[in-house]
Amino acid sequence: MTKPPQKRQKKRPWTPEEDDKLKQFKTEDPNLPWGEIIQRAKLERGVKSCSQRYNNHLKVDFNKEKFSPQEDELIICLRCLDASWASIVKFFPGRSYNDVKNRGYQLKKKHAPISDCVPRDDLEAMTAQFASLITNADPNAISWDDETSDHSIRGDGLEASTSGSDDLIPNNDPNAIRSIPGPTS
DNA sequence: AACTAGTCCAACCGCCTTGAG
DNA sequence: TCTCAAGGCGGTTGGACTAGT
Repeated sequence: MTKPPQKRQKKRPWTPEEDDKLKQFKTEDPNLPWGEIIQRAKLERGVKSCSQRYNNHLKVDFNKEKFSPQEDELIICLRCLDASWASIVKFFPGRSYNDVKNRGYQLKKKHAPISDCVPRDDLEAMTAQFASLITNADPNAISWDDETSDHSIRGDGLEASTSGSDDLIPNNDPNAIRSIPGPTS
């Protein structure tokens, strides 16, 4: 039994009043479940809609400036290394998950994948270099786990491994940075 | 001025994981 | 162990805006 495709709801932009209520109730009691917040604030929204709105727009004062070339390059490199969006976002503390993800999809359209033509070691070096060029991004704060393909940010700074771990070790060789190939038409 | 194509961003959906009971 | 609800994540879509013709 296959579910019939559900018709997509028409987009309904959030009003400043809804934002205010959401922010107010969430700030008053951060542990309150979204369902409870929706009831108390009398919001005609779903749980997901509310949580996404809060996390992508209201949580903090997000940086809405354009992405710099360095930021773009970092996103490209991380995506080529199969880093999850959740991990990539941690390199951009002032930006929302949605912003980084949207930027990533834009760049995907513009750039050909470089993972096929650039060795993984080089990609990791490039990633560390780009990360170090971006304010607040700590090149030492990324680790690579080949077994899980998960690339996560470490909160404890660099502990360069000497025992065969595949952790990224920052490469100070300026030649490690190469230009990213443009789109192949 | 009017139309079209492209871009950007917010909102939505489905799948998956997690944790409580 | 199982079930279910909540929330996280990745991907997609709709609509506003802008540049080009």
